[in-house]
Amino acid sequence: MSKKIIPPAYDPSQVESRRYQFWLEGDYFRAGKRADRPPFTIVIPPPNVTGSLHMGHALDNTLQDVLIRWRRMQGYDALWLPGTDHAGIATQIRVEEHLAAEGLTRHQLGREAFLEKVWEWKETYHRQIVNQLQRLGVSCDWSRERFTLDEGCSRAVRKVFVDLYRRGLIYRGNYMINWCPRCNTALSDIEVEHQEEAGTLTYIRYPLVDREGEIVVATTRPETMLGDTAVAVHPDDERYRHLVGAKVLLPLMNREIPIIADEYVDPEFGTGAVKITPGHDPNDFEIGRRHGLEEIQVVGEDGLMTAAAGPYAGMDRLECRAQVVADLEAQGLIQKVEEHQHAVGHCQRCHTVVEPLVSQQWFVKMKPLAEPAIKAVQEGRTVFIPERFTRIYLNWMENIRDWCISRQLWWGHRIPAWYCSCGEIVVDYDTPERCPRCGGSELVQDEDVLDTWFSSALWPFSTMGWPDETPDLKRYFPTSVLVTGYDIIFFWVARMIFMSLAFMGEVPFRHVYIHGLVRDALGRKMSKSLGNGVDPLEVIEAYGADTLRFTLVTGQAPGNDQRFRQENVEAGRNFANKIWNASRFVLMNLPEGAEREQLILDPDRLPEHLNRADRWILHRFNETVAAVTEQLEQYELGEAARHVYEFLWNDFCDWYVELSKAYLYRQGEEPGVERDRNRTLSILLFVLDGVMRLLHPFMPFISEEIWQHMPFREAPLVVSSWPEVREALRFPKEAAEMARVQEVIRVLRNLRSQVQLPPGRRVPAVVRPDEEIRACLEEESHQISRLSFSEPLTVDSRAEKPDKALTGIVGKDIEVYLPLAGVIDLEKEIRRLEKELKQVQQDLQRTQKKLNSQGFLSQAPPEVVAKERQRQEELLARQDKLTELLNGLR
RNA sequence: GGGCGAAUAGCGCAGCGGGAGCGCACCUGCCUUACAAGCAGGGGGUCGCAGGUUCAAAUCCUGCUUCGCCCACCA
Repeated sequence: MSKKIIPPAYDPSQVESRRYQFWLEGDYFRAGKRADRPPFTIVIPPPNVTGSLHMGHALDNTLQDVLIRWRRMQGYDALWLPGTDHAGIATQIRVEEHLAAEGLTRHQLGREAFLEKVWEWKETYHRQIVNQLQRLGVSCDWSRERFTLDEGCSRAVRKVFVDLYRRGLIYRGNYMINWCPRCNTALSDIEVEHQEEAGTLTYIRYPLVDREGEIVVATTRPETMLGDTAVAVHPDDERYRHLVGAKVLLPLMNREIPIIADEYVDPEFGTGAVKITPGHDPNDFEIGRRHGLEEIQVVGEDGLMTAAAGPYAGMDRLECRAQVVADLEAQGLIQKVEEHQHAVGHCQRCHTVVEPLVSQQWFVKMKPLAEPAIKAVQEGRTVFIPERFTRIYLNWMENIRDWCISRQLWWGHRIPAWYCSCGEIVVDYDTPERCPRCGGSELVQDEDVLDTWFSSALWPFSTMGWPDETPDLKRYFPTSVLVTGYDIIFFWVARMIFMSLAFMGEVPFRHVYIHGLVRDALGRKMSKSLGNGVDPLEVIEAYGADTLRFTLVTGQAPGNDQRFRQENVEAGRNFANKIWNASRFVLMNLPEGAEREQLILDPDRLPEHLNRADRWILHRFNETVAAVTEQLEQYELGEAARHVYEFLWNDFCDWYVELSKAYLYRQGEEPGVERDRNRTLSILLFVLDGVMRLLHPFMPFISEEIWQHMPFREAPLVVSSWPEVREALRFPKEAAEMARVQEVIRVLRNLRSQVQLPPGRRVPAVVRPDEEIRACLEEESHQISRLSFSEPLTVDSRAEKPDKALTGIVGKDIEVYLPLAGVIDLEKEIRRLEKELKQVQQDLQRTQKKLNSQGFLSQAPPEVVAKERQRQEELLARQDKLTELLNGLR
């Protein structure tokens, strides 16, 4: 391969689709091929088929792909099970909006025709989502793909519903629920978003019946007074005790309602008397049930006032509020109106203000399900990462309330309950033929569907074939890790845990890896209304999927939000290009034909003639393997990626590749040149090979592409092995020595730049090392010379300092001189050395203070004390040298 | 009302008990035959404030300030 074939700028568009096709054709993502290996399983958080994927999905799926590719390379039987979610309300809203554009409603179409439309929608977006995921490079096992509304998942849903019903954990009844008048459906508690809003507290006079006086109540929602059926006071409240049992005349409605006593009332708030509207307030509802009060529904499901609101019937909720206040005012029944901050519930999907009302719905009884789910996490059977989310989960579970699961929608799992005219309710897996009580065949199925999260809750096992006892279920359940955002811990994570425990007797996953949100460059949430969303596909088209992945992973710390910034993407792009060019360098220098075989390096049988730089890079590589593997195990994916980045760019490119040129480009006049060349190439290849493996989970396309150009590869990179830490690659002595060589080079470069010598200009230099390090520097003198453009370079322990020279000190035992009689500004040189001396003396002071402290000497670990002593020694040496130099100059 | 997170270089972030790091931006010099999407060098930080624990604190504890988030049935 020559330079002509591989262009110097990496072009992902030439690589990515071809490489993904290659993986698919090789069937490398399919799990189950290695029955002898332990399984490692991830089940995808199924994206909603409402639309296209956003940056949060890109992050979520990148993280999963990193983990699954890494484990696959480690030899696990890795299964990443993909799928999508029907997303009940969200999808139905989108399709209804779509219909509205054509002037149609779902009711005009009818249930069946509407559902056909939604299925078409689903097909379209499903295709789009799969395409987007594949563009991102995800290594899902597509042969196992599922959908929450497919046949198998539906069977699981019915099974769970019926079994919970039979265990008494699902019930139907009239209770206070959250109603969205816009979506026309009941919602669960967590689908209601509370927002603090500036409202008012209106004080209304309720005249007493049969006696003089009044009782004043305060409310944030005056319109609900039309449905009041009592006024409540605290039983111990002296002000009102004598009124308990009396009646007031409800203004506007002229209905007599009782004054009752209930512990719930806070005497400190407002007037200490509360109007009770059991039909439209959760607390009032409870009080009403305790006292047997009538529940009057004055706000209808459409958000308009009902007939029960008398003269206000048909008015909008908010209009009615204003009218009621005006009418009360006219009658002199408003005592005052205060400003008041309070939380108002909004529909999660459409942000309409939610109306609490009493309605007949299906519920899951939560306490018995929550208990084992609490215990499982407390016992660490499922572990949250980061750990702090454990408390958030537990706190929610411990205070959980029953879950309203019926939705007045069409898109979803129809509730498996049938009603007979005789009043019997049949709950069963399959459509019943006849009523078991009266034998009638006129059974009508419940019109409603289930909360979309009900099916999501079963996802880890429904996707594996449950309720059948499939081989997949046996092998891959429970899964290894769930990767998801903190925003759906309650909606999804918690529910999977209790459903799995209830039906599988086991937690659904060992680890939950929680990540944060991807925000815009200014830290705002990406949203459609703000129009600040960045489309992952656009980034992929402009920069490549590897770049996007790398940007997202390195920007990420567990559980924390990140900002998505253009500059970071460019940094990722630059890195991809760097990788590409480093690889080009190595591959361009390879010999053709049989000679290549000689370049294979067996890490367990290293050649004896490796030089210092070779051993150093092997040592650094080995350290990097250890660090990256460790970080991945800790779910520190960002740190792991950064380690690969640093090793590849700083150690490999900036140093080893540069050092290697001494052997690659040398002319063949000396003996041993060929041997040097081949040894260097074998190391370059070995490290490149290893670093592509480390890189692959993060940047799968470019690494696989380069891999395919490597002369001897075991298999496609996607299914090759993860590098192991090897004792044979440890060379601490050479690594430390090499660090000294690098320091010398840096100091020389630094001195040159002080006087603005162009980097390529060759000038003489002298290195004067102490005896212990002399041999090393002599051996590396040709490299020091090359990399610092010092010519000639003298390494001599007894060298005299030239008269006029720039001087540098490396550690405690090396001095370097740049004799530059013509360019030296003596004053400047003195100032520079004085500044350095000052710094050394400051450091020395601190070190000596520590070493003079009895506490430090006796309490600190010996190695820390030793290190401090060493530091002191070095600083003292440097101080002496600097003083001496300065004296010479002055 | 409870809880959580963040506060570190101009900007974005990592580090979370033993001498402050990364990327971008900035300054200087370089087209040195892998890469100018690059190379070499450099400047820049009392690690939000105040206490405490410790021989030793950016790192642990307490309080406070500012920003953000989550939960909550005081009308």
